[in-house]
Amino acid sequence: MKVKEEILIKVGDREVAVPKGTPLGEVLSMVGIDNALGAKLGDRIFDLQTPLHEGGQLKILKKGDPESLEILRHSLAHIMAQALKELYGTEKVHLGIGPTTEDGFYYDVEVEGHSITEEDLPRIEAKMREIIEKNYPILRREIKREEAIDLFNSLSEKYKIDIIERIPEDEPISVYEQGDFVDLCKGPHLPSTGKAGAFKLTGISGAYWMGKADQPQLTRIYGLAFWTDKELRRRLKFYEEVKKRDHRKLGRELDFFMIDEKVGAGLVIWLPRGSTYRRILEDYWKEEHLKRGYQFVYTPHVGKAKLWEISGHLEYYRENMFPEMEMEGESYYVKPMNCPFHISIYKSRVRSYKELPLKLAELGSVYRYEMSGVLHGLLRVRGFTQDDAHIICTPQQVDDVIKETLDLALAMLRDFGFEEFKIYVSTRPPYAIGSDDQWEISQKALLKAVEDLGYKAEIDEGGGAFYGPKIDIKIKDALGRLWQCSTIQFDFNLPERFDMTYIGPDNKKHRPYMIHRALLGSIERFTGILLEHHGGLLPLWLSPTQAVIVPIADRHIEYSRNILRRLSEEGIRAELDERDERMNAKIREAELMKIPFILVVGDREVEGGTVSVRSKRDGSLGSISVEEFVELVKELVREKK
RNA sequence: GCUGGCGUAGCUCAGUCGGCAGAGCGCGGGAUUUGUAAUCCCGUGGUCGUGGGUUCAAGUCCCACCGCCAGCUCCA
Repeated sequence: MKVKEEILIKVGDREVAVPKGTPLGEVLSMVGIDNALGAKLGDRIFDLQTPLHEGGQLKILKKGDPESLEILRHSLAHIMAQALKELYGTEKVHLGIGPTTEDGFYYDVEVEGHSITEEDLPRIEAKMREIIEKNYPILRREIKREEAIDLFNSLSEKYKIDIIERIPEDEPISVYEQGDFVDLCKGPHLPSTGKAGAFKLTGISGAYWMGKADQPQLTRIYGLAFWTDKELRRRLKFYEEVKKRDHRKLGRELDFFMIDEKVGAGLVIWLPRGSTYRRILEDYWKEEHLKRGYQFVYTPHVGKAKLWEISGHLEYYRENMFPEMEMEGESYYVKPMNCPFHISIYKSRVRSYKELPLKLAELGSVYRYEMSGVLHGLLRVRGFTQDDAHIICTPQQVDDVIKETLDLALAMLRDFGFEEFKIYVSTRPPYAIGSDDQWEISQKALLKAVEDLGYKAEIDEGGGAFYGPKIDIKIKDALGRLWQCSTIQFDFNLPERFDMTYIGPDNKKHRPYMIHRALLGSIERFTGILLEHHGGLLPLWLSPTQAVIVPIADRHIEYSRNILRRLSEEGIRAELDERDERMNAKIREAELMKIPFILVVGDREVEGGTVSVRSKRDGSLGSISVEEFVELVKELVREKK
């Protein structure tokens, strides 16, 4: 008889040698651990029943450990599947996949003869609680491929058969059973259904089988899951906060923007107040770029087909472009990108190395066809303005150019109140154009810039575009969500396609490097993120109205007008509320509009030449002189607070 | 684009079984002159998303389209 191979398992500082294939639970009881739910070995989480085939250091997972949630959520997905089968009939419910998510789980299912709606969720939840109540043991079993196919055929689980067929021949096939429910699953799972924690089904949606549009669409049922009710409630509260800060709601409440279905889906109309904010943002953006040697250009919104042919957009980007327009026998396209125009500017004359790096910047409005289902407020639209620029430089300049650009991006994002960033560098994908040298030089420049600025780059190996590597900056907002804004991208493709050259010191033609970059991304998306980040209360320097003057009675209006004049002279955006309303109503409205300062003016103020200042952020600041207020505002604006 | 849900006054929303289209806010007029989040009175406001159909009768039932929402997929 063959002696079973042994593996060495480390738990804390203890070591045990066990036969290969010993279940985790047995190993743990050997070392006297009886309250674990599972353990992490390498990257994989094992439950107690899963046999270990490799040795290594175990990280014990107990109830309450963040990583043990994985086990809980997996099991809740099964419990939900069991509930569905009991409610709608085993043979009617076809299960897809049921993985865990960041804060819960989902299961993709097809229910014959019934389309599940939100209204069904309470029933499903109740059934799930019943299953938890019954505390079925959850049993793991490894079975042969043929047996698995027979089993799931008999259960009319067509999608499970599909999965089995994709499992490599040498991998074991495991199933988990609880009561009379059985599911194909790798695990990990709880020892029994009664161990499940707090959960709530939150919604449903459609999802394609295997994520492919040509496959049938299943119903995805989402749930949240945590060990305790408290954590679950905290998560629900977070979603409430997200809802409250929704930029679409804020955009309407603050009169920032609108989207009119008569105009078209995904086409944003900026209202006066939003436009004031945008003007300030754009002025700031231009100033920051001027300081760094950018030159501004304006380019058309449409271009001839030939241009898009040379750029390759018609070949590779057509499905994202608005359709062709014909005129005088020529066809034109609305621009989805600004690059070809900036390249035209570059190529308008012979360029010397002495004028490089050339930095051409434009707040360029582009139009892209997006599927109707993906449009979302300001975050996903069909017409938007990129804060775009193309930097054309020599290979020697690449390091400095990248560093300066990354620095500019971070400095601007900080001025808007973002503090935390994640920086991703994406490197050469398997299929790529450009020479090894080009990739080498540019990837190094990207990594060096990130490092020099004191950040650690997350490397997305092979994640670059075929035409060059890139840096993406993701910003963390006040709720901890990550958003991608800045992108700094090398392009080895367009300089070739457009045959861009410069004359070097050797009096010969050379191919320049081109960097495409957008730092805020698009004004629209950035504004959406900014509104949500600040919950609508924008930093003072960006507020369309910085102060509202509220006279208590008509006799204070004249004095109020003087104040308004004085503030306007200082460039402070102030308004005077002269309406025949009570002071309280005016204050309320200004508060709802999230105006940073309310200046109440009555007899006392007129007499003392002061204003009574009420700050949105800090509450009452008492009565101060008008000049003091001017200084306060100027100081805050200067500091971008 | 796909799946599911939704679309009623400028906004938020009610409208039962198919039987006269409603409220609050807003907006207009008037009264009121007030000390830190809604003064009172009167008035105004609708092709019930659009177009068809069923019916004596459609906001309500059916079909198509448009738009919105949650996702899938995709992305600045």
